[in-house]
Amino acid sequence: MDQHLHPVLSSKTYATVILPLALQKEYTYFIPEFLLSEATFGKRVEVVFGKNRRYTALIIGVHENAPQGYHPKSILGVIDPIPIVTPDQIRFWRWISSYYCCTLGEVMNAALPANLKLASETTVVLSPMFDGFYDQLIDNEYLVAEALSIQNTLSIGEIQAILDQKTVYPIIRSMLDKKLIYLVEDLVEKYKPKKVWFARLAEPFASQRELLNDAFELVARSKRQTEALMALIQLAKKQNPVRASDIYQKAGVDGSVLKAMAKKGIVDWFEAEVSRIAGYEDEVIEAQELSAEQEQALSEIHTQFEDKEVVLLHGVTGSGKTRVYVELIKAALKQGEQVLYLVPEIALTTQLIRRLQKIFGDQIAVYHSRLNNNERVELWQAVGKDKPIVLGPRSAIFLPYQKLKLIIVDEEHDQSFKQQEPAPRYQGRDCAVFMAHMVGAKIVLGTATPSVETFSNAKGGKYGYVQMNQRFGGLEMPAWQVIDAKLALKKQELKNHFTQDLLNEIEATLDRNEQVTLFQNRRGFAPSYQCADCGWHAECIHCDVTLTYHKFHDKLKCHYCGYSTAMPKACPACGSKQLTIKGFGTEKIEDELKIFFPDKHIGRMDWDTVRRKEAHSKIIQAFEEKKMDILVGTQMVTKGLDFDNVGLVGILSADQLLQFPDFRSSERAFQLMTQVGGRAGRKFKQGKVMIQAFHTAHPVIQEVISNDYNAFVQREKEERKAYRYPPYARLIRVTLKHKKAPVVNEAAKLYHQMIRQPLGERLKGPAVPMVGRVRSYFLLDFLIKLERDTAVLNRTKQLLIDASTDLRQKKGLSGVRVVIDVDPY
DNA sequence: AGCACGCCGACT
DNA sequence: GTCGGCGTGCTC
Repeated sequence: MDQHLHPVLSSKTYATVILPLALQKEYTYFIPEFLLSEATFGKRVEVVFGKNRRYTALIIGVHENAPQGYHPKSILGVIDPIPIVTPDQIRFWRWISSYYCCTLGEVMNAALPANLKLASETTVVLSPMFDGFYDQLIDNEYLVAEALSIQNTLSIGEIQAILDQKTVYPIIRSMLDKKLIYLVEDLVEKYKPKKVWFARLAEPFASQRELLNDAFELVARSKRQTEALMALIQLAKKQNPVRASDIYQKAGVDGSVLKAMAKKGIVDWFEAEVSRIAGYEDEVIEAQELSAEQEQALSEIHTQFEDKEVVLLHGVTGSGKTRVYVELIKAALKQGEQVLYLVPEIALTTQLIRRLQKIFGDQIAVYHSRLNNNERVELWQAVGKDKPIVLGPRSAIFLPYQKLKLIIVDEEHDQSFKQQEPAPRYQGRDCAVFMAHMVGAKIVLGTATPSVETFSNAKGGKYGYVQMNQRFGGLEMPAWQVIDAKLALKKQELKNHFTQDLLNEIEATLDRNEQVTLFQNRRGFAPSYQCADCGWHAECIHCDVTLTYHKFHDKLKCHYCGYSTAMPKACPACGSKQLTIKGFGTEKIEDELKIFFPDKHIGRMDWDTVRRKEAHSKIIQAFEEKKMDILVGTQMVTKGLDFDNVGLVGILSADQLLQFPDFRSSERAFQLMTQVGGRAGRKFKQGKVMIQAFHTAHPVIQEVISNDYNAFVQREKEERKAYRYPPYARLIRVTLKHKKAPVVNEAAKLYHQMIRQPLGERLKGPAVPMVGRVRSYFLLDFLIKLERDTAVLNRTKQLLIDASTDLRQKKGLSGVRVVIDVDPY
């Protein structure tokens, strides 16, 4: 007998997921039959992890291999109708996780916008059975019950705050037992689309304009409705439907008026979803013509792309690299491809953003550091749906590109491409190179001062190399001058922090009606608070650093942890009242300038003045509009500023830049000085740059003033080769952290024992880093220098990870944190 | 990350 | 004695 029965699925289906936590492993959940069709790769699912807690996990694999040794829990539900990540992204995450020695969960945390990662919150609710008899409760239970009777629900965190103690579970437990409360686990979708009220003319008035008079008849009795109708008709010319709020504003009415008109059938009044990532609305203009050199560079890049994935565009400051990028982007857009434009710090690139928006209009999306979480989700979705250009900082590398074919890394040398804290400690530029390779895209690294690594890759033939040696528009390179501060000191010509020569030049520049920019590297030389009698100085209570004096708040602050305290009136060590402010930062420079140039407008740009939203662009604007004569700033003035009228740039103490005990200090100094100098005299005339230094003979200073990148890089490479630093070696830094010094010491000894043998000469440390204690944690560093050999690299990483795991299993050391930083900066 | 279990000191 | 602190280990 023939049977026609349904085929029976013999095996069960499981999903491998990532949880948004720093977990070493991936986890497997059972997919119940009713979710089989929905639960697919790249979607978020709701799962229970641990006792009760619910998380959104991300499916990165679906299979039928029944797990051994445990019973998987079921997926509770599928959140997304369509995948939110692509297989390419997961491949990319895996690579980051293995290259930078971190967990997939940590990569996912960095990659996904916060509102796409949900975790349940346990909330406590007062039981309806509770009769209000408080007398059977002990103190803490009473407090909780009382709070609940006022607030209805409390989170665990709120209970901790109410009771002022960490462990609240025993109390919750006992209240549960007494049936006073019950628990609710809620997984809330945090992303909410934005909705706005709109209005438009209702039919038949909308399509039959001749009937409009009738509409006015209908509202004739109400002055406010008449005005609203007129406003609507006028606004609708520009944009239809019209935002209700625009009508309110224009006609001075509110929702009740529109509601009444809707009732009469004159308008449609409705709520609709709108995008938070507003498009660009100004007019779009054509970019200016390419110069001959730009044209040349552009065609060379295209040629190099034929057999190279990466091209280094090495163009002097002011050569107009951006103009070349614009052409590359246009070419990619013509092919219907996506472009990623990476910049070091988005907050400092307002000028660039404006310029690109003028050319590309709303084809460009900006992944702004100040986007809120809802905006981030919308941008994520827009990129997934083919937004052609994305401009953003290193984290923009994680967006879900569909057909990324071109990546531009602007200011390739900039240190802020490297994430320091927390994991993943990734180098955005290097990740972009890998990403380009993975998806078959081309990538341009642009800069006036290439990092030594990138330059040697280009010279070694791994990357293409294209140069631009002229400034755009026939501008001359600035004239450099070094001023010997030591000599000035001898001749008694050093006034506070200024040499007479520099002051004279500032004055002359201002007299010519030109502006001045002064660069002061604050780090390590910020003003501190000292006792003149015993030498005591104010230190942070959490970190081993000197506190910095901030005049604006009249307080002492820690630059590492943000700790801030009032200034003591007397020295805590000896009781002396002779307390003085020592050292100098940008604030001090600003003050001194005010004495020398009392009638000039002096502005300051550093992290303190730029912190507030829009503050940065306001300072830039004020300077552009020449409302300021002198601008004093930190590194920030090197970034993305194009001023037309800067006759003089002053670098106040070049020595500080060169004195860092760090193999990259020369490179950084060269880059900084060249970049700051590049801000001088950009239109119509040659600008001047003055470097004030005590050690004027330093080779880097000589290389900067002769604009000789090649000489610099040659000397630098030799040094790095001799001392085995990148690009001739690879570095991994391991930092151990613990709140108790003896515990880290002990841990470091053990760790050293575990890795010493296989690493041998390659291992240095343990050693106390420059700042030995940060945020109440004592630190110890190991530095590992590896030859450039992938097998050795991978073996070493595994060794370090295994040693970290072993270390944490030792009694008393489980609280030690081990941070592995691959390619540290 | 959170939550449970188990070990130890300071209070009823 | 026990309550509540913290270190340790596990979560599919």
